[in-house]
Amino acid sequence: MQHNTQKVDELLCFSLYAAANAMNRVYQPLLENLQLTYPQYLVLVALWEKDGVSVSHVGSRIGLESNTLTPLLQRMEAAGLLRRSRSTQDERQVIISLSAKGRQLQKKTKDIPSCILHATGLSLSDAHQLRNKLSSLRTSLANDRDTTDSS
Amino acid sequence: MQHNTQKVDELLCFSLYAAANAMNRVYQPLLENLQLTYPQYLVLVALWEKDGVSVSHVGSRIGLESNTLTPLLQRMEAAGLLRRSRSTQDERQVIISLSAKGRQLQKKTKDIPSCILHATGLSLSDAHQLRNKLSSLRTSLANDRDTTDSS
DNA sequence: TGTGATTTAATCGTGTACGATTTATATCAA
DNA sequence: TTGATATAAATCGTACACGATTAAATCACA
Repeated sequence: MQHNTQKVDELLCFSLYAAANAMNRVYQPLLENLQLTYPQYLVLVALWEKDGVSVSHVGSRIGLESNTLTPLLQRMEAAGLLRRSRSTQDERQVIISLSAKGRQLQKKTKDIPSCILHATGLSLSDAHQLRNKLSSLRTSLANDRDTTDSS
Repeated sequence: MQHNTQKVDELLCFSLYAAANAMNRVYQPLLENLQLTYPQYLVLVALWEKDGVSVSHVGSRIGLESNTLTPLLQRMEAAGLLRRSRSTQDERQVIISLSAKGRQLQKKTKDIPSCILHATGLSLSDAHQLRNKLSSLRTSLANDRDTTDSS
């Protein structure tokens, strides 16, 4: 087993990129009858956990900014899943609130977690360990970007 | 620490999705002066390893199909990085060959691996372990999809 | 040897992602 | 109070991703 630096870049980025795309492809058929895309599902999961929050709050949860989230949330509003309204305290912010339809969708997703766990081929504790590693990787990568930027 | 199934889905998919996006954002400034996007860089890395292969061969390496690869490769051809030509043995296949420019680009990427490793905050051996886990995750997810499809 | 099934790319429409910029609102300092 | 700065979303243009479909070449096999 070679541990040269050259290959780490290539293989870590390949595997992360390919695994994320593969995960998307597993979710897609599970979300199809709910008329949801994978990022839209992530937004709903975040809102089921905490509702009535700003666009940037949703964004910090799933790692997206308004340039991606705004059109995504507009599509979800058009689908009747949520409402978007300016905050009265701070009119710069747009508050995202689940509709009854958006809230009810949670029930219909109850079988998804076990499907996904099965698809990963991981044990519950291995999945948790991997999640922790990926969370800390995300943090490191985001911090590196903050440190390196030319502001 | 709860190990309930409900949260695995949410947190594994969140962390994988967010980490992959974060990785993309770290690569982007490193590739900017080379006029490359992150997926284009992955294609080049695959070609540096093995050149003169079909579209689907490149696709199997990075986990994409022709619907995504064809326009991507067309842009890279327009940028003078590679050539696309029908195989004479099997005219269904399009063979991708690096140009001199595409080959020379490899030298200019030599510092990227160490930048990425630094950004991950991981040791070399931790990075390798994570790569192995993600590779096997990708395999499991892809196999699950093959098994589940309604053909 | 022909013909139906399979394989390989390409095409098309929709929905992300992202950097750069813009607009509106809020905050802070002199 | 006002002007300078900061913050929150939105907008815009480019480039992925993907399911579904199409077109052309090859294969299988009766």
